[in-house]
Amino acid sequence: MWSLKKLAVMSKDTCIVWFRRDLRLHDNPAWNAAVKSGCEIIPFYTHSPSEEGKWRHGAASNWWLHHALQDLSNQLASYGLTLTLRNSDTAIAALTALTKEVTVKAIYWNRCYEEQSVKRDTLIKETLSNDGISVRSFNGNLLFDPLEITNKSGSPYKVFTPFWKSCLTLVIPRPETITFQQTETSPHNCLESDGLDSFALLPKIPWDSEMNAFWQPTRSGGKKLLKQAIAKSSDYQDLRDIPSTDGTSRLSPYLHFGQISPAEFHHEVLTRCTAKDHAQTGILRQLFWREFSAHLLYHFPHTHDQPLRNEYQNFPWNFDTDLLEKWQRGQTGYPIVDAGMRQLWKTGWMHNRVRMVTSSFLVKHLLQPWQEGAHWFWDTLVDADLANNTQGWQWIGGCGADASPYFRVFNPILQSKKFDPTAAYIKKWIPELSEVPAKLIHAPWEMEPLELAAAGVKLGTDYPEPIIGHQEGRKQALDAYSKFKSSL
DNA sequence: TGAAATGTTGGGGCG
DNA sequence: ACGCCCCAACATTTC
Repeated sequence: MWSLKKLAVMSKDTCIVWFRRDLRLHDNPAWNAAVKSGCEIIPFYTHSPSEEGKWRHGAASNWWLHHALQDLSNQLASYGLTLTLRNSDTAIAALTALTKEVTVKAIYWNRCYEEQSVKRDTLIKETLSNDGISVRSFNGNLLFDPLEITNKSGSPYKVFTPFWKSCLTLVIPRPETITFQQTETSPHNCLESDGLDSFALLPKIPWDSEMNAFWQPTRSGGKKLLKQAIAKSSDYQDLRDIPSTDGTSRLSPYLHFGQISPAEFHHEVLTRCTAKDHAQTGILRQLFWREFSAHLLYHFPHTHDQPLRNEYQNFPWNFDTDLLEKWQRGQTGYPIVDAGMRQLWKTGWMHNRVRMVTSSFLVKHLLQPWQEGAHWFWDTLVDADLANNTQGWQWIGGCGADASPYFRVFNPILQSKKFDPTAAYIKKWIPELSEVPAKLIHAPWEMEPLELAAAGVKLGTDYPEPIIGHQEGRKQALDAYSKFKSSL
């Protein structure tokens, strides 16, 4: 047997496909190029969390990553391939070790665009190239490379609409999927691989039961949601802001980990949506927001924790761990805010509309730095994505590109009445208010004692009093803003 | 991808 | 029939 394998090794070159955030075999440019090269393929993944610094994946993302890797490994197995997994302090250590074990002709990967990844990959490219290995990287994670989209003066767009229009003048890539079968004698079977469990991505205490019920973190789960999104696309504009419905696609984690590619998403929506109206541009608009965020972070890499608008460096936040913690735990006394924060905690996800309401509440009413909110979302979201997270929080903080001015303060009561009129969302996540009539639930502190009693709620015991009044919070935020503005 | 305050208008009730 | 007031509905501006 050994001689047979050796013969195979000798008769064919070997290449590595380094999987990172492109955990799919469909529309994967790096994978396609490797297949086309005719080499034997070593599918490879290295787990190097310490290299990710302060933006290493949180527990919820890790939970997703575990299942995505398991699923990718299963898909590869059906092609006769084994996903080689390695724990390593750094990716470069893992890759140089691997290329010492096996004679490798080439390595393929899809680019990540965060500053840290770019730096890491540049170094790896240099090192491996010097070892005589052909290094080829591809764009599989965005529709366009960030350098492709510039305004007339050659600089990056800072406003969404012109950015989007500019994208639409270009050819949007079509997905390409290549099926493949590797011979059983390929060398990858001999490689040492750490078990997926050794990555320790799953929670030690089993808090993930709701996650398991809510998500199918696999390629087929993503495909199912994509199909559903297309089927319900004509209702998208009506339902996308109603958090009690399944009006959004919920594809963000699949896009983050690359189980669904943006090109596939785009192509499927464009070719399969029967209604050729605003419904499809509505969904695709979100995909271009993702694109816009990634491009912004690429061009302004410091914005992951510093405001894009420099003058906001000195904004007078009122950092207070007690307030922050109450927000994190869903104990603010504002049902719509608390429902969102609890949904996030239980499912690793929050509806987009509620993300805006909760984050506005933290930044405006509570005057907490947006970076604190960004960190909490990062730690708890399964779709945590540095670019999207950064862009979202800077937008709400009024300090980012295309940002809502600081004085746009969401009214959590109005938002609640407008987007959760039946209170179905609130009641799902705040069971202690389940008997409260929908009309009253948006501001329980305004309820009469008799109404509270009838609903079996004792305010301050069963459900908290509001940690700040709306008018008070709004005024505080606007005062801070005007004071800050006059100090510039 | 606000909200609240302020301004304008027009229809209907009513003296 | 007329003018006056009220106020809802909408538009504009201000924060």
